[in-house]
Amino acid sequence: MKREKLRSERSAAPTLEDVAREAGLSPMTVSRALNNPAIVRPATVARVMLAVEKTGYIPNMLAGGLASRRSKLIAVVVPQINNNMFVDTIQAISDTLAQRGYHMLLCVGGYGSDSEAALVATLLSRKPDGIVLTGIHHAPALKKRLINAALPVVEIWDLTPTPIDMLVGFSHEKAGNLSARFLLSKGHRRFGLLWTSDQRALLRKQGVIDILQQHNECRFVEASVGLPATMRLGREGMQALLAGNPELDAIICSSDTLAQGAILEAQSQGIAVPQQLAVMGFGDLDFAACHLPAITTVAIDRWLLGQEAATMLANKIEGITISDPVRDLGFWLCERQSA
Amino acid sequence: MKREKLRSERSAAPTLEDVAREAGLSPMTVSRALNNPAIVRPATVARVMLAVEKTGYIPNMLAGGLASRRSKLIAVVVPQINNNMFVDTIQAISDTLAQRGYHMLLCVGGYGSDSEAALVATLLSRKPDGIVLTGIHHAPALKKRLINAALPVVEIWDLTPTPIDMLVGFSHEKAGNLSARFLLSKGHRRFGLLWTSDQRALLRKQGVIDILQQHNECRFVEASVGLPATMRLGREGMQALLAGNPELDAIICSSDTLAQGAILEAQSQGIAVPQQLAVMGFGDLDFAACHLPAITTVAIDRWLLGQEAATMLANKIEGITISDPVRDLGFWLCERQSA
DNA sequence: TTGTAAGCGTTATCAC
DNA sequence: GTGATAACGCTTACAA
Repeated sequence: MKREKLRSERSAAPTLEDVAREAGLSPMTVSRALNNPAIVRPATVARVMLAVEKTGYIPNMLAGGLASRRSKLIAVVVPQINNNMFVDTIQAISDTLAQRGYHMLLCVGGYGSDSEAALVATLLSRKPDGIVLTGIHHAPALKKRLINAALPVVEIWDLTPTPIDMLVGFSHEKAGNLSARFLLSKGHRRFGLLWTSDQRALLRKQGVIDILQQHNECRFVEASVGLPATMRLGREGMQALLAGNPELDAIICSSDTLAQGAILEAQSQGIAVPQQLAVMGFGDLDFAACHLPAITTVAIDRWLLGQEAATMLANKIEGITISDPVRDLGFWLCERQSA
Repeated sequence: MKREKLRSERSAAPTLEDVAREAGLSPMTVSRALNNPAIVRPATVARVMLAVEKTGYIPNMLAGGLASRRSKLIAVVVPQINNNMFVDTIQAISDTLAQRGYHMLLCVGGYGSDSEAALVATLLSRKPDGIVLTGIHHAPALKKRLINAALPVVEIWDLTPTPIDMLVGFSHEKAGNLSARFLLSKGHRRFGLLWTSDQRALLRKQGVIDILQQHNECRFVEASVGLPATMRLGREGMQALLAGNPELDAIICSSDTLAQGAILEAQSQGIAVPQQLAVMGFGDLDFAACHLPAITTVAIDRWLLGQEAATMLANKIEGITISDPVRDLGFWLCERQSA
């Protein structure tokens, strides 16, 4: 009686109880029919569906999540989204998650690990069923909190034998090694490194430098640009590199975006790529293959990365055994025209 | 007694009650100290903070949202995110929302309005405090549902005098008009339209065509490419256009990405841009200004769009008066080198 | 197969 | 300024 009064007073989002009344069943049966129809008599399910239709019922997952301790929510933390590198991965996560009945809470956290910790704390208050973190460097307090909460975690875009929980990524150092070896094998010896300063990019740079330093006749200079890496920054950085170092014969960039800018800057200065100067990128972004000259780069499967991350998470949440909690997706060289 | 047993049995996410016990206060006082410290004695607030620290308490917003009917959650529906056009807007929304204490539930819905309706239905079950929808064309059932739920809605990236609730965007037709007028004023008469097929792009195309058809001496041909628009598609589409139509003197593209592809294809065929062929894009994506030649395009403030959308939504939710529920952000021509 | 009772962790509301 | 009580809308656990 009292409840019915309340219901009509509010503008009425119908509840399970309304549906139950409409169907002449108990709320619990309606709940079952909706969440686990297999254990309800088909005729009853049909009656429920009819009542749902009639009332325009939409479940309240705040209530459902509170009661069941399963929110069907996955938190995703990335440093940036206006960065072609991450976007495909995010979309893959979103797609895969949607297929499995989860929603994605997306947080753009920047590159600071302090801010990340604060951010994740607010995210945890949503009681997500799992969380995706970019990179493997996180504030110790954050790690502890996650482990404490026994929350399924996937770290992405990086590699370590000791993830918080699960991981899917690749070795940035080795990707850097590959780029350096490739250019060395092509006979280049005077390198310019055009680089942004995010953690993973710096790992790749280290990978490059490690190889270059093994060659005595080999020299390199660096130019660093800010975040996010844009084509403009690529041009500017290239300008800086070329200004003081006319002897350069190869440029390695931390991303294809920078490489594109570098190539354009070279062209605008009348320097032929790759004849006079080789330029190499990273990421195999969609424009790399059809640029002029096509950009030689190192590719990774960004989409698969997101798909795997989401799948691992959903599996773990649902108690499906995960064959290997650390997935190394690797990378491969795309030799094209620019180097 | 019974409760305390339960608490220790589980792996213990501490609750308000645990904090209250620690602080020697009632849960209600702790809740107040956390959500509205102004009405609690400062000394009490301090005690609460200490207890929060000690217990490692993280609020449960599922419970909070259920009780208060405010989820502090905003649902955002976009057709794509691996599309440079939307990404800045999404990041702006995310940033602005975060500053105001909201989280973003991001859903990638594709371009179908049926799937959008289904998707929004699942989103509504999260009881978001507001929702951002891309475009103004939505399934009637969806519109009804939203109006029924009395949910604050912002439609973005489009313009109409009759939004569901609020809107921030610009007129695609008029943007199309502008492009066409500009190229006509430059003396071009033989146009190629290189276009994707999403709704908003088609509006811009119509805007172009409307102007072109007012000129008797003016002719145009079209090439359409799929979604998402990539540089590769730009090159392919351009190839198709050039193949059958050597007389073209200007190409208008539905986006800068396509324009970039078009320019490259022209260059690779030895056609000088803009001397032999003018190419114009749309969006003023970050590479447009520093491309070679720099791409002439129509710019809109994608970041502001997101910021405004988020701000309007947060204001409406918090009862702050909104001066104008329909914000036309306009657009402007960026005359550069390619046309 | 269906129903009943008791929470889930918070906040609104009304006392004190 | 602080506390007790009753929701919020759903699901778990158990009974029928």
